[in-house]
Amino acid sequence: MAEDADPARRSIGARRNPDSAGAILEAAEAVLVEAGYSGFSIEAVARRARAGKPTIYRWWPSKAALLLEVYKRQKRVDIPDTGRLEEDLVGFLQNLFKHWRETSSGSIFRSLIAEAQSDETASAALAEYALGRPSHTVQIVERARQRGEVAEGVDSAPVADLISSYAWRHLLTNRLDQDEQSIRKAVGYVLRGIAAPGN
Amino acid sequence: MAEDADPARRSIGARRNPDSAGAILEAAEAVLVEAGYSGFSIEAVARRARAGKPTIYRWWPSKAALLLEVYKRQKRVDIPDTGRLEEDLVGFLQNLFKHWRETSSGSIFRSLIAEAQSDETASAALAEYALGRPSHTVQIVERARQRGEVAEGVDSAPVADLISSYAWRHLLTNRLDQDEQSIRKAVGYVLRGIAAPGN
DNA sequence: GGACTGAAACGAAACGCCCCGTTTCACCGC
DNA sequence: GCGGTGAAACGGGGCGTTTCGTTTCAGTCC
Repeated sequence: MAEDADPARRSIGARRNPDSAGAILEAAEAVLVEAGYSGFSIEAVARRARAGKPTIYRWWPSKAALLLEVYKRQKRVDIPDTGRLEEDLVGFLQNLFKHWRETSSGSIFRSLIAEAQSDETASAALAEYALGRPSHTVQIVERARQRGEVAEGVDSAPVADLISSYAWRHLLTNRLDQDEQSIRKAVGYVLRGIAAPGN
Repeated sequence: MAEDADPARRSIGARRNPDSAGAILEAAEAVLVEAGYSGFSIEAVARRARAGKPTIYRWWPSKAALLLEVYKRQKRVDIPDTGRLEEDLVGFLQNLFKHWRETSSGSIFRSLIAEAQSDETASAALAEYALGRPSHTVQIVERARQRGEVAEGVDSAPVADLISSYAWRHLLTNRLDQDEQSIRKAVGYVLRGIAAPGN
């Protein structure tokens, strides 16, 4: 009863058809993958899920809310732990790019960014995502700090900001096929700026 | 006749009413500023310009093409020249953020990025913009290289990529009000990674 | 435990509104 | 007249809502 506390979805009454919500989310993802963001419409999702539009609107207040929940259902990318900051960051970006290329996450995230430019809900969610709880990159840097790899006084936030900005832009400009050398070069420039004297 | 070689615009016949195209572009910009990307429609532009839709479609093949030309009409931001790389980069980002905040360029560019997620034309234009001829950032770095501020073997492209990725993401997540300290911190981390031994 | 009942969620269809991109048409200036 | 023009309307589609008749479940009474 106190379970399932997603604030985006309405919580009135118990769901009679528990499959419905799941089928809608799966249909939404399928439509997004097959038809792209331009083909992503509530009507298309309803058709595909063999559901009525009112059923969708009963639980998600808007197209953006549905898109957001589809995004949240995506599996997170792995954070490598090699014991060296450079390898962790390069590996993370490689994992992320591969994940975005090979699953639907990439197009879903792109869609979310696009939707955020015209929908306030999506914009707020995206900002919260970008600023919210420690990102993967912050975790990686903080772990390196504990190992003593990071110079005194270095702030993790701007570092994480730089790295994930790099990832966003490559996603948005179709450059997820970047080879390891390019990634390593960019990461390296940031890294040398924050390395502890010893390293 | 050989003038006005914008490939996006049709070149059939001479324009009878030169005011028309200008009025449409101005209306497009005004709509974009006042109603945002979500309110940007060909019909809205036509209404505002007191023009017919066919007139717009006669000169621009699609909504994206119109948006693109509005973007291209924007005044470019100034590139500072202080003689020090750090000041140039920090100043450039400050100028850029201010320019994006205080003119319509910011929302226009955001709209272009959003449009690129559903329109192939806009996507190609954006990729060309991101990868195309030397960006402002590359120019700044190259100038610093000639002054000997940049270490041997440092590639300008990834540096420029990092800096402008940072700018894009701050635009997309409504963080153009960043204070100088934050910008300086992020730029500094990259800079220390590329500085010549002497600096 | 089994049948009845009423509330709630359901799919389908249609609504009014808006936008897209196109076509038609009368107009007006060269 | 000819070519660009604005106005209007087209078919196609999506949005978010409403209506309608049906299904499904929870609670109740025996």
